Formats: sequence, structure tokens, C-alpha cells
Amino acid sequence: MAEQIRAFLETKVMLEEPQLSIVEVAFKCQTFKKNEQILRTGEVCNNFYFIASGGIRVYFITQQGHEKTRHIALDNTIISALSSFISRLPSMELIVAMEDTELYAISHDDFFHLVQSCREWELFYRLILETAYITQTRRVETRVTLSAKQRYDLVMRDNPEFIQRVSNKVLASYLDITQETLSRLKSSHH
Amino acid sequence: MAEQIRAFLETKVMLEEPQLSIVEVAFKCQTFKKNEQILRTGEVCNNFYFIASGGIRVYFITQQGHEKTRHIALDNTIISALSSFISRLPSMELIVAMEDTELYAISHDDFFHLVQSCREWELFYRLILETAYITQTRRVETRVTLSAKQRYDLVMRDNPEFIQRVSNKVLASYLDITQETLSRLKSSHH
DNA sequence: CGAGGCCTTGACCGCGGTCAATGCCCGTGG
DNA sequence: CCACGGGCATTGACCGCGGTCAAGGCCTCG
Repeated sequence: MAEQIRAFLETKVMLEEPQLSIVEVAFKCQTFKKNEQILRTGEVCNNFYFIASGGIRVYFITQQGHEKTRHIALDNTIISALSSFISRLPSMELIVAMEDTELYAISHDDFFHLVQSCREWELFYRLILETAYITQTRRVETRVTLSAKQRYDLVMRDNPEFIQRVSNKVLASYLDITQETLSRLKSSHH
Repeated sequence: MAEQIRAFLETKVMLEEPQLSIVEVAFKCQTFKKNEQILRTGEVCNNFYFIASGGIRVYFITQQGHEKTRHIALDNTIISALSSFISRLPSMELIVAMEDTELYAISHDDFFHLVQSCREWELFYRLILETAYITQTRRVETRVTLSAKQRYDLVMRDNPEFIQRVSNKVLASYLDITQETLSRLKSSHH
């Protein structure tokens, strides 16, 4: 079980044994049922998550009441409502489980205690920030330069598992299109 | 002259005297004429900049040949083509001077040497990454939830100096609209 | 079983992009 | 110093992508 985190971390950060155990202990296991809320609007995001099984999404709600899914995370990925996790401000983003989900959560305090006390973990945090920035930048680019269909094809190519496992409603909001146009795209695409 | 950097840095990072001088020496002064290229497409961005006077912009060119301005930086701000600066990969983004510009550049090597050797500078780098991420996130949000006019009003409120100092062509590409619609927005706005 | 949410399909429409014409400003060279 | 040329700004006519509204069928879960 914690075996899974250990295997994941090994690919990202070179932790030696004294710290490795500290890290493992810091991650607490939690389970959520499908559609269960993990973070509500207005709360500060106090956790950073590793998804062991299942899937969650991070989204916000526009003033017109539409959901905008910003991140989708399935098995074996890390995720958080990063803006709030960093800034300690109430989150505009909420988090819900898309399926029955088992995850491991590390608290903000434990996380940043590690950043301060462990050089390798600090590098890991920097890696998280750097990749998060680059990912966001690419997201702006694709949103601005590609049509709805081109964005769909891109996800089809890069994250085909999203299309299989995620409901159309959520996938549409992830692509910044409506459910209706996604439906039309899928049927026209042959 | 280096006085200006020192004053700027004081607001962001607590540098003590031995390091402060090292930092100051690392920043080399450069000047660019209006419309001069600072970074070309395909080059790796090897510098991080502090703008002393003038203004520059960071943009990329779509496959249809349209310019998309991603960042505008006037006096007293720091800027870079961050994705490339971080990843060391060729930049899709290019940088040009919008006005005659005097800036101070620190090289990638010097910058990351400081990150490693100076705790405070490392914190500064993390601050840069964190704010860059949050800024990008907000940018996606406004792009997705607001109409062209609402985005214009937002810049009007938060960065009125952009509207005065930046050409309509550049401002339009910054707002992700065409020159024509920007022109119409301005005239209709009363 | 029934009810509510999700998906699909159709009709309609509006925001903002494209194309084109004109005028203006500004830098450059004769 | 003026003449010219090219880039920028403005305005108008047009149009298409994708959103909205509405109706109908299906699946799931209580």
C-alpha cells in the first residue's frame, strides 16, 4: 500500500532511508466514495494528494454556474488545489472524487516541514512548481490556438484514458466546451 | 543604477551583505532599441531580466502566423521566457523591446548557482515560481470565463498603464482578441 | 418501479474573427 | 524639408464556431 507511494516517489526524488520513512509516515490514507467532496469552495486546501486508485478532479464554478474542470488525476498521480495550497488562501477550486478513490494525503505543515528540513524534498517541491507552471502555460496555449475539435483530438492523443473513464459532462468542462458540442464532436469524428 | 535592482530586491528577498554584492555583480546591464529582438524563437532563454526602464513583451506565434503576447513588463519588474529558462529547451516564446529599454540580465548559470549557494535566493526563486503559477492559473480563468469586453475592463482596472503605453496591436494580442475588436471595444466603451 | 441526471439531436443566434477599404502617423531617403 | 511608403488604427460587411434552449430517450440508483 505505502509501497505504491514509495515506488512513485523513487521516480521523482532521491530520498535516503532516514527521510524516506518520515515521508511515508506523513502520508495518511483516506478513502472517498464516488461524488464525495474532498475540498469545498472557500476552504483552504491543507493537503497534497497521491492517488492510489480511483480518480478525482479539481474544478471551479463560474458566476453563470458552469463547472470548469481544471485538473483530472487518475491512479498513480499527485495532485492538489495548488493555488490555495501555496497561498493559504480560500480556494476557488473544489475537489471531488469521480470514482471510489483511495488516496494518501500529506498535510501542508508536514509538507513544508519536509521542504525546510530535507534538501531532496525541497528539490521535489521545486520540480512540482516548475512542471505545474509549464503545464499551465501549455494549457493557455492550446486553449487559445486550437479549436474545440483540435483540443479534443489532443486529449485523445495524450490522455486517451480520460475519454474512456471520465463522463462526458466532466470531459466537456475540462475541454472548455459544452456537453452538447462534445457529443457532436464524438459522433462526427467517425 | 544598480541601486534600482537593490531597491527592488529588498522588497522580495532578505539578502545580507556578502551575497548582496554577488547578486549585484551577476546582473549585467544591457540596452535595447525599440523593436529590437532580445530572444528569438528556437533559442534557449539563458537570462532572467530586471527591467530598469522601458518595456518588453514575451509572445509566441501561432501556426496561422498570429502573435500572442503572453507577458508585458514595464519599468521595475522582473521577467523571462520562464518555460525555456526552467526547462533549458528551445523557446517557443520570443522577447522584444516595445520601447527603448535598459535592463539587467542574470545568466542561467549565475542564477542557479545562487539558488544552490544562497538559501535566501532559493526562497526567492520559489516565490517566483509560485507567483508565476498563480498568475497563469488566473489567466486561464479570466480567458475562459470572461468576454472580450470584460477582459479589457479587467486590464483597464488592474494595469491601466498597459493601455496607455502599449500599442493597440500588442494589447489586442495580450487580450487574445483581434486589433479590430479592440478598436470597437474602445470606441463603444463611451 | 419511478425520478432525476446524463447523453443526444435539432433549431437558432450572437460574439468575435476575417476580409477589405480608407485614413493616419511616422520614419527614411532624396 | 518634403515626398513617399509601410505599418497601425478604424470602420463596415459578412460569416462561422460554438453556446443556448428545448425536447426526447436512456441509464442508474433509491
